Amino acid sequence: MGRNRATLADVARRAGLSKTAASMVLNGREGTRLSAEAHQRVFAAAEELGYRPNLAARSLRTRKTATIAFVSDIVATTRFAGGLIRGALDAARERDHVLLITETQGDATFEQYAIEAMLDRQVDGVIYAAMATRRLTVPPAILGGPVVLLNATSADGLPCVLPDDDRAGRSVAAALLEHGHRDAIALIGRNRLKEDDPEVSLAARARLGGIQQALDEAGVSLLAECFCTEWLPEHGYAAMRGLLSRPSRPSAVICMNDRLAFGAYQALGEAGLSVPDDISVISFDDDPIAAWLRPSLATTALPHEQMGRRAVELLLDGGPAEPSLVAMPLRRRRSLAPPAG
Amino acid sequence: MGRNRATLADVARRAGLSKTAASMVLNGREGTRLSAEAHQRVFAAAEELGYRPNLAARSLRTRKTATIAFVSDIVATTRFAGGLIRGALDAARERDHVLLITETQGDATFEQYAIEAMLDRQVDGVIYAAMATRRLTVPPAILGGPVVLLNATSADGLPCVLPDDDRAGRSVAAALLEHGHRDAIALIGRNRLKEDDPEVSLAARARLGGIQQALDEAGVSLLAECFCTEWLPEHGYAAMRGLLSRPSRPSAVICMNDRLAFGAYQALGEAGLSVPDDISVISFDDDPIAAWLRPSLATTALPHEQMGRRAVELLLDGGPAEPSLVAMPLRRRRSLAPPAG
DNA sequence: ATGCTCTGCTAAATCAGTTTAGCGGCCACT
DNA sequence: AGTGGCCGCTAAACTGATTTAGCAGAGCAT
Repeated sequence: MGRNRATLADVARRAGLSKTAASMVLNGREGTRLSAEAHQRVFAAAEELGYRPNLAARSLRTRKTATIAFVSDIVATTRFAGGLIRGALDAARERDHVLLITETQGDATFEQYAIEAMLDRQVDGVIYAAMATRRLTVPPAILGGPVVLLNATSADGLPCVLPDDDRAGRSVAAALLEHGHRDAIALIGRNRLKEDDPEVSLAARARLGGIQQALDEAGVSLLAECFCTEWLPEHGYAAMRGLLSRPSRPSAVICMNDRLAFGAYQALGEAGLSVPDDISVISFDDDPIAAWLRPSLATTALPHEQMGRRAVELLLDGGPAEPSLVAMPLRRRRSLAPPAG
Repeated sequence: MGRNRATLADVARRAGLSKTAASMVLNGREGTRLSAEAHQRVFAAAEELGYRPNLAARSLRTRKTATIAFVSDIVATTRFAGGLIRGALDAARERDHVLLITETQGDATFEQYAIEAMLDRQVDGVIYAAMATRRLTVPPAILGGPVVLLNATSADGLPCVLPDDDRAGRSVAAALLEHGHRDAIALIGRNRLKEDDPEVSLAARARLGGIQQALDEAGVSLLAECFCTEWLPEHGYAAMRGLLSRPSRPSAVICMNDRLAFGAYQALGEAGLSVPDDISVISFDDDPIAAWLRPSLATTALPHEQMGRRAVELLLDGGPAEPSLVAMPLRRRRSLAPPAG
């Protein structure tokens, strides 16, 4: 890989100058007294030789590698990770940096390995990402340098990037209110564990809080709340069946994520009910599936790309110490309509 | 990041030996005549100081970085990428390597940038991955070192890893035949562009070929074939509606991927038909959605993890020159049943 | 003539490893 | 006695960059 590359010494020789001069010129150092002609010669030589600096050599001296570690529990390989990585990749490229990606799979041994591998390679900083928005404990080994938490917080008060789930909750509720739903709104996806343990989830509590606040302000209370052990389609399906077996049918349902909503759609389809004519549905995440459903599912998008981007910006450019909340845009789609009758 | 790390010189000093000796011992060099006691002292010193070699320094001399570039067109950030990256990550870790990930987004400028960034960092090899299984042209710049194509082939005869779509096609057809379907099998997802242009897709042609071969051998021919401009749910939906409007209804449908099948399910649901009682459905990819559908969708899994793993193995350990085909396991699920009547 | 500053540039040290060449001591053999 | 080889180890070169310290020459003032 990359044999026969021209070195700085080659450039200097061709320009008839010293390595020092060549280095100064190519790095655009101010305050040097090298002549305009020397600059010309160095640039020309570098150009002709197709010179590119050896970053290993440079970083040996400067202790900068222009490399960022992206360490995640498991996020890197799930569908949710794509946007995070893409955003981070874009922002990194704009700053001439590159991403070294590892995954711990929640395994302490792997985590240890991943972190050592990163430190051995002298990364300039670490982005520590979690699949589920949650609070976590950062391994002390990485605290020696800049760290940004992505989709996570910690007790250490480290800079972090989170989706604004609270506001998303409010906008989801507001969207239903706008359509005239008031007294027959049900909620699918309550979950004590997710709501109460920040190490499991921060999203559940924030979404719920946002929803309730918006409803309270409108003087509305929920018709029903379904608890789900997980937020998977089968649980949404079961919850919706439960709702439909009750005497009073909801006019609208909020699902805590799109997978629950998918399951809810399945139950509605089987029951011969129509979305949105019989029941409106709205949800969270904007999983690709939301746009594929018939009718397409209104939801609030997890702004993964933005979040990834923000994490890199925070890491390299610095920023305010408080948690960086990224807005979750509401995707208005066909699953919303005014209540029947 | 990583300040105050002990250096080899520190270890040597503490062991009362030279850097040379320390280096030899820690690298387990054979044929050195250092005493057992010297070994002990070096190991002890390294242990006590928590010594970890500076890889930048090492690679400056050895021109090995224990780093692999993972360059993809766009794969790294899609749901399909997860497995590829995870498999690669696992195999890399087992070999004490790490992955530098970049994405070209199909943009020549980005690709140029990505490749230079990799070469500047002296990666030991490049995995060049494509989102869609296809033939592509490898940028000459990376041909200076080891390259493995992942989910792609090229005209250069480079080592490559591909899913075995042909065999998957045969096993899909075989599964339907096993269930007794013969004269009423329809196919959704024919697409001339994908089938004829290897730079667009290799999968379409291979899957189709496998299906037809298996059917031919059984003396069966397709009841109908639906062409789709894309392989998205809406196209599967439209195709299935088309099929249902024909005089003779198929007893089984093969979809060229799970997203088409998802659309087909939607059309069947609306038509009040049941899977698998009225129509069996089988497909390709094993998208997560396949298991979430009701009834769960039989499909052949794209072995992403295996493929990613294989790519790293090929790159670091070498292997046969011919394309490395990875089996696509059949997932038997509830969408299959014998034809009605 | 001497000292001083400024200009334009370079030698050499440095980063932290690996690798080559070889040193001094001891033994055995001729 | 001379010398060749082995043993156990080390000095120094080397990788390719950055950075510090400083040199030679010109111009100017004293």
